[in-house]
This record gives sequence, C-alpha cells and structure tokens, in this order.
Amino acid sequence: TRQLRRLGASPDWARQRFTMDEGLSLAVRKVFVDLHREGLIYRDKRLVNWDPMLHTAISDLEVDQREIKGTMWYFRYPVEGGSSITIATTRPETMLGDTAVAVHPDDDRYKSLVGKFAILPIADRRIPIVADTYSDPEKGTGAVKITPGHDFNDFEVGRRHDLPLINIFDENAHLNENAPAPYRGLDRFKARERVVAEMESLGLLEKVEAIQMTLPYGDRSGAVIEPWLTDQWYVDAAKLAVPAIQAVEQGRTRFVPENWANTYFEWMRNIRPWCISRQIWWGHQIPAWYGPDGHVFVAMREEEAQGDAAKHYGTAVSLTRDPDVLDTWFSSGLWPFSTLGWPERTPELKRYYPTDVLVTGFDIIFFWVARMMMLGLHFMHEVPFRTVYIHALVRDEKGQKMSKSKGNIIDPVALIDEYGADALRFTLAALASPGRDIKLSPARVEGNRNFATKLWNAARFCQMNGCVPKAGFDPAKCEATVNRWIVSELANLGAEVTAALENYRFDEAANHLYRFVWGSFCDWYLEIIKPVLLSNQGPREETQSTAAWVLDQTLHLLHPFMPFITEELWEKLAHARATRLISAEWPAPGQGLVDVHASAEMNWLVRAVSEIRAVRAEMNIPPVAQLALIIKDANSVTAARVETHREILTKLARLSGIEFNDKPPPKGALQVVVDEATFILPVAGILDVAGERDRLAKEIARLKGEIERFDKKLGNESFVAKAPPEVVEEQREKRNEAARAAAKLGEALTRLAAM
RNA sequence: GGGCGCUUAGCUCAGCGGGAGAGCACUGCUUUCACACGGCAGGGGUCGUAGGUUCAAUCCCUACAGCGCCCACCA
Repeated sequence: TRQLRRLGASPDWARQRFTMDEGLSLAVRKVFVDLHREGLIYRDKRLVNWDPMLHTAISDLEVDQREIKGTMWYFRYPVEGGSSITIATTRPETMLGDTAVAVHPDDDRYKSLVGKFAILPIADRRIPIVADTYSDPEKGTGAVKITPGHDFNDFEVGRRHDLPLINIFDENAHLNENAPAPYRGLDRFKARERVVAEMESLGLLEKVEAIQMTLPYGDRSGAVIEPWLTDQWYVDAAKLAVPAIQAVEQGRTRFVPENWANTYFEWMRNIRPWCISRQIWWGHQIPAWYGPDGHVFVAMREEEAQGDAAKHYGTAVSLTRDPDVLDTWFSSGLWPFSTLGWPERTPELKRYYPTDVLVTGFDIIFFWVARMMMLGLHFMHEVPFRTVYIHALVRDEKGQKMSKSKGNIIDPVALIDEYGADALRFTLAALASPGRDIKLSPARVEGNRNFATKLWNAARFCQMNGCVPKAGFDPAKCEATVNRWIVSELANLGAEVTAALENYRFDEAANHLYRFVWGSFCDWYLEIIKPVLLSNQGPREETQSTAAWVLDQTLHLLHPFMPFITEELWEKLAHARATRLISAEWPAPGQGLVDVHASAEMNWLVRAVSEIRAVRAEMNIPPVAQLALIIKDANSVTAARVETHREILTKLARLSGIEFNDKPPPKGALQVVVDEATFILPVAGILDVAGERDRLAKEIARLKGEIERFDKKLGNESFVAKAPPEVVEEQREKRNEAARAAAKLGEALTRLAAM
C-alpha cells in the first residue's frame, strides 16, 4: 500500500478490503456451501502434494519443479522360482512401500514373469509382477516398482490392479510403523542411504547412475514435496472450467496481449481437481462439521450444522468442526463480487460487475485469473472482467527475475526517493512493450527524471513570459504559422496518445509524449517564439495563449504517466481552475486543427536551420561568427517563407543578414542545398577550402550512390510494372530530388575549384 | 516431452514488406537571459545463420544455432 501510494496510484482507497473481512468471510462460506450442495466440492482420500515441513497439503500450482543432479539406483528383486527382475529408481526408500512390479504387457523380456511374485528385499514381502501399459520398455529396465502410497502414477496403477496401498511415512516424511523395525523414525533421506547400503550388502544393488532429474519443491517452504495419502477437500475444477474456457473462446473476456489466452486455455483444458484444504492456522476455516461417526455436515453456521445433525441422528450430538482452512486463492477467486457485497444484491454489485479491466502478471493467470473466471461465471453468470491486461514482469538489469532469496530486488521506493515517482512511472510505461519483460535500470529512470525536469523548466519559461490559459481561446483561430503548426502537432499527439492508450500500448503513448515535449515543443516551438514573447511586436498575445493552451493539453495527456508534476504545473499555470487535473475531462483536440500547410512550412524552416547549423559545425565556423546568407535560385514559396521567418531564421542559424541573389556567389563560401534553393554562406577569411571541397565531394558521392540505387530500381521493368504506382512515383520523386541536389552541389564544387 | 517468446548501434530496447530508429553511453563545440538533469553537431549497425516467397525482405515462410520463460507423473 505504501508503495502504491508513493507511486501515485489512484484507487478508491475508501473501499480497501481484506479477504478476512466479515463480509468476505460470509461470501466464502456461502460459496463453499453452495458448491458442496451442487457436488462441486467434495472430500476425498487420495495422494496430495504434502509439505513435510509446513505439514500441509498444497495445490499443484504451489509445487515448484526444479532440475537437480540426482542418482538412479538399479535394484534386483528376487523372483519366486529362482530368477530375478531389476528395477530402476531414484527413490530407494520408497521400496519399503512397494506392492508390485509392473512390466509392459508386450515386453517379451518379461512376459514369462508376469503373474509370478517377487520377494521384496528388506521388507520381505511377496509382491506380484503385473502387466500394465504404464510401464515403458524404453525407460530404466522396462520393469518399474509400484509404490501406490507414494507416487501419483503408481497410485493409478495400484487402483487398476487392486494393489494394497502401504503408507510408510508420517507427516514429517519420517518412516512410520509400516516400515521394518530398524527403519522406523528415520528421515526419508537417511532411510534412503540405509536402503542403498543394505541392498548393496545383500548383493542386490546392480548399478548406480548419475542423472539429471526434476524434483518437486514447496514454493513457500522449499522442502521436497512428498506425495502423501490424506483426506482433503477438492473442487471439481474441470466442471467449472468449461464455461470459463468458453468465455475466452467467445471473446467475452479478452487477453491483452492475446497470446496469453493460449496459456490460459492450455491450463484450463487440462485442469485437475483443486485441493483447497490447508492444514495451517491462518485462513478461512472450512464450514464443515463432523458427527461422532465421522458423518460430515456442511453449513453456513454451526447452528445449522447442529440442526442437520439432529435430523440425521434423530438426536442432538456434539459436532467437531473441521480444523482445516481454505487455500487463500479460494477466497481471492471471489474478489470481483465478494468485495461488492455479494451475496447481497447491492447497488455496487449491479454497477461494477462485470468489471472492465484486470491488470496482472502472467504468473497469476492460473492462481487467480482462472479462479476468478470459474467462480465469477458460476455465481454471477457473467465474466468478472472484459479484458485481462497481462503486464510485463520487471526484472533486474541482468534480466534476472527479482526475488528475495536472490537479493536482487529493486525497491521502487528507493528509486522514487532518488528520481521521483513520475520518472519511475514514465520509465515503466515506456518500457512496457507487449510480450516482453522489463529490465529496469536506474540509468533509464534517470533519463526520464531529466525529462520531468525539462518539462518543469519549459513550464517555468511559459509562466515567466505571461503564457496563461485564456478563457474562450480557440486554437483553430490562430493566425501565426508557428502557432498553427504547434496546434497541429498537439492535435496529432492527442490522437496518437489516445489511440495508444486504447490499445494498451503505454510504451507508444509515452514515446510520443517524450518526443513531442522535448523535440517539437521545447527544441523548436519555444525557441522560435522567444523573440515574439520577448518583444512587444508580432502576435504576442496569440502566442502566449497558444503556448499556454498547448502546455495545458500536454500536461493533461501526460498526466496518467506523470501525475505529480503535471498536477502541480497545471495548478501553477492558472489560478482558479474548475477542477483538479486528475478529474478533468480527457482532451480530444479535433483533427480539424491540423494544418498541413503550416506543417510543411515549419518543416522547411527546421530543415533550413539544421542544414546551416550542420555545415557550420562541420566546417568549424566559430559559434559566435554571424554569417551572411545569400539564397540563390529560390522560388516564390521559399521567398515568402524566408520573409515570414526572416527574424527567427537569422537568430537560430546565427546569421548577420539574408539576401536573395541568383548571381554567382562570392569566392570562399559554404554552400548547402535546401529544396530548390542553394544557401550560400560567405566565409572568405576563415574558409578551409580543402575541407569544404572534401565535404562537397563526399556529399555528392553519397547522393550519386542514392541516385544509382533509384535508377537501378526504376530501370527494373518488373518493379515499374508490379509495384503500386504511388510507390513508383515516390521513388521517382526522391530520385529527382537527389539528382537536383547533386547537380547544385556539383556547381558549387566547380565554383570552389575555380578559385 | 509440449508450448510461448527473444536474437536490430557499446548497453537497454522500439520498429517492420518499399532508402535502418530511440534512450543511455561515446566524440567535438557550447557555461547566449527556461533548463549543463541543458543546447548544437556528430561517429557507430552486412537488423543471429542458411535457404525460400516477392518487382522489393530487418520485416513473411522454412530449417538451423544461441538465449529465456511457462507447463508436464519420464521409474
């Protein structure tokens, strides 16, 4: 909770709930009772995953299969009548509970032995040799020991052949009284050593092999899990899964990204009975009571159970409540409706069920999502949520999953302390491309902290220059090109960000915002309007209002990512807002605000400035030197643009003046091509002639290479014939553009050489 | 064993049928009145390998190699 608050999560904190709340407990009991009555919850004696350390059963999902280096032992069991049969095992101690040896019915090696009896060494027990297809001739020796009490497969085999079931472990996985006397009380691993040693001394240990194998561990205790025979409560998950599968198949609930639906289907279609009872003290106690003879009464309250028992026995009896509690995921699975007051038909339930979006990690799909789907559909007859957004998992810089035991946890609060919650949020959003985990590095967060600082300074600049949101301001009515342009850019940004959010592409939304704020708004717009703001000339008022409006909209679009700084700036930017930013209506600047002419004009200006800056930097012209600009071969559009932006072009490109002149340029000048015009910058005194010649030659060579590629493509008949006409046309235009630039630079080079 | 995903600039990752992008790092210049957590300019990639489809492949298909994850009862 503290982390969530620091991150700026904005839930309805007043509705915080805890699964052990009275209301939720009632829902849990009702669900249990109802499912029991419907036969979907039942009690059964079978093998469970037993945690010998925590002394409780756990579900399949809480078992962690780990790859380890293990050992395979080959034991020879004597067979009555003189021969013997060899089995392989990784768990020698369980042989004390063997009640058969199984071979494949078609395995010729062992056909003659089927029906005979082996003598189980140490335990000295007569056990049958049975034929069962479970036995795989390819594995081990083709003969497999059967321990129905301590192996899930063997349990099934035992059932098929009506084999006795011997439990040799107690709750600590120590050997019990069913083991031969010397073994009683031994830990399973100690017993293993002893069995191996004894078999060896009996001359019955045939071979020992080192192998790779997997072992089940309890995900909480880390203890090796033991299949153990106990009474437990089960949910018939297979039945509940049917509608839950259909709901996703039919798209009533959608996974984002959608390939997680496969994971969900895979598990749901192979789901096994869900063991829900736990022998721990913390949790919802199971509402079941036992009579003196063990008869079970399931009821909402003890009085009801007493009543049922009295009816059953014909007299009042004393009942004992089942001490077990429920798997926490059982109560969590009710969350979407139990928190809304169910089983009461509350207004909240009506209003909020089904919910819109569940946001969670993929590792929770089985534990929680699947259970909510099953229980929600069963009790509410409607999916619990329309969309399941599976977010990326945050890993450390090396891509390792963060875990307490590895000690590589990145504490979000520490990052927030250093860089701010906004920077962290923005970083996580920007890195959250679908289907990929996030490797979180502080450098990345730092970069976005800088972004927040940039935004802050930009806002400060606006404020210092009287950019205040103006009531009744209509961005469509802007007249200055630069204002029309930034309004266009903002309108595009709004559409892009909204679309990205609707598609759950938080990364795209964040990147659009970053580029707009830093690139379009700060680097260009603010720089361009500085002269206007700092003087009393020009469209000062319009510019102030426009800047304020754009900043306002930007803060809003950025708010989900950076709630703190945007809220702060929003309130600072204007007094007496009608609402706080977080509850203001999401902006939807219309596409009618987009002015393609303004965009084209500003693109030209940006290109012109950039070209001049680049050549200056490359030719080492001192930044303080102001150069004259002579524009040659300009058409009327360019001429008009120059007039409009003369002042800003002069400033940004550090020019002393601009003139149009189509005559040959003076000696010693830098030359660049912008569209149809050649920009000439006389630098007679400081020109590095050889350097400029090289630069021009290199640029011409590059263009020639391009032209060659285009010509090759355009000369290809099948390209011209089969490619879409607009593509062909586009290539042709680009080719001509390159050719034009090359020609002009060629002239420039000639002039230079003539000096 | 089954399934999913990844392989693009030094690092972390976008992109995706028509001339390779971002952030960080790096190089040069720049302390000009929003911001040095800044500005300007720049270097750097045969887009894992080999085939195929196509006028055109980093992008689609197939195989292979390497890496990661999930599921599974391999004695």
